[in-house]
Amino acid sequence: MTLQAPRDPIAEATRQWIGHWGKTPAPSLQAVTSIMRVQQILTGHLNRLLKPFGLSFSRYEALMLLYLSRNHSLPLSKIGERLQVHPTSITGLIDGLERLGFVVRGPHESDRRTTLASITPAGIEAAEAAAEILNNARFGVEKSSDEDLTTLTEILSRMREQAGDVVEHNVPTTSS
Amino acid sequence: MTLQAPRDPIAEATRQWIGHWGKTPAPSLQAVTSIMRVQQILTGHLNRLLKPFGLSFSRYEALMLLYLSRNHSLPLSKIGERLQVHPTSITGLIDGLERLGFVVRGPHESDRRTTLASITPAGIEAAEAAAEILNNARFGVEKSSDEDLTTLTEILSRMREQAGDVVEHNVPTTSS
DNA sequence: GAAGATTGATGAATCAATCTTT
DNA sequence: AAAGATTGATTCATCAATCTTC
Repeated sequence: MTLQAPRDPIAEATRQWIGHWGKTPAPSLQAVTSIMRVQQILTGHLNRLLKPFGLSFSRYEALMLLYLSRNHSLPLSKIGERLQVHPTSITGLIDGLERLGFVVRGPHESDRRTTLASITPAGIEAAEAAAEILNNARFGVEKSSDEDLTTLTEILSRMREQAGDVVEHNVPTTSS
Repeated sequence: MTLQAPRDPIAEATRQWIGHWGKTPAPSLQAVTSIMRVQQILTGHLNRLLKPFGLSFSRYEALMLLYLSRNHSLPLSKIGERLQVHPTSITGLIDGLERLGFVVRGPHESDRRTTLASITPAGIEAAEAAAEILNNARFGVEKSSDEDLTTLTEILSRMREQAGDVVEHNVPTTSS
């Protein structure tokens, strides 16, 4: 039985790597390619769910940040800090949200360098509707057990920490 | 003690979500945002490692596929299938590798629709050097334990499977 | 008609360089 | 000089539409 019609790309890559270099980095290779692939699948899924609103997952994250913020508005720099993306990306993200009428730009009271992004009534509506959709879909991982999800988060937190990302411990979960 | 200078974006998002909607989807929210963030960190890290060669991780994957293939050449469609990306992306990827002199396009023997990508001597050199770099860096996750990496791969495999991705079981690892 | 590849569009991420304000 | 934001360039992903070949 050498024939196996549909191939698992990750298994195949591992097999070939081992065939050439021995088994040296196989666990890391598999883990990394798995992360890349799952992220790709998840992003596609979430973007499909959000498409009716004109949102992507990135836009959703930015919009949600504004929705949950004290005055329904934040400096762009703050958004970049929280989303951990470059200032350039924030400019583009807010441009898109502004085009949709979900956000407006405004001046900061005291510091004329900073611009404030504020969520509009239409933005609030979209944020709530989109949140409900994603909530009901359990963010695209509804078929995974809570145990798997928790374990996953723990391992990935350790990775983030080791990469220099700021990580809090004892983060609230459903079970605590 | 309400002050905590550096914030963990994922913990913060979880906290705010719970504050507004109760604890409903917290495990999935955390898992998904963690995957997104780690993928982002990893991609940045790997791209930095590969930059001296003119490669990105995507280009590296395509180049590696050619390097490991029987005749050092593959139809573009085959590459897309193995990398699980759209034909358009393959066109762009091969364009970039061709510009670097690592790959050349050629005709297929029997089917004039398909174009063949073949790795060049320079491409082979780059592939081997890049593979050694990534190998030594354990693909950017050198600080994670093999146990964490294996568990991670298992959970992500289940996710891929549930998402309809082809998944083989009993994939070779260091310990089997 | 379907398969293989390309082109043109959009979205999102990065970097380097620039501009204003502090 | 440093902080905040923007513009322009590049890379990678997607989709829709097109073109050639099967």
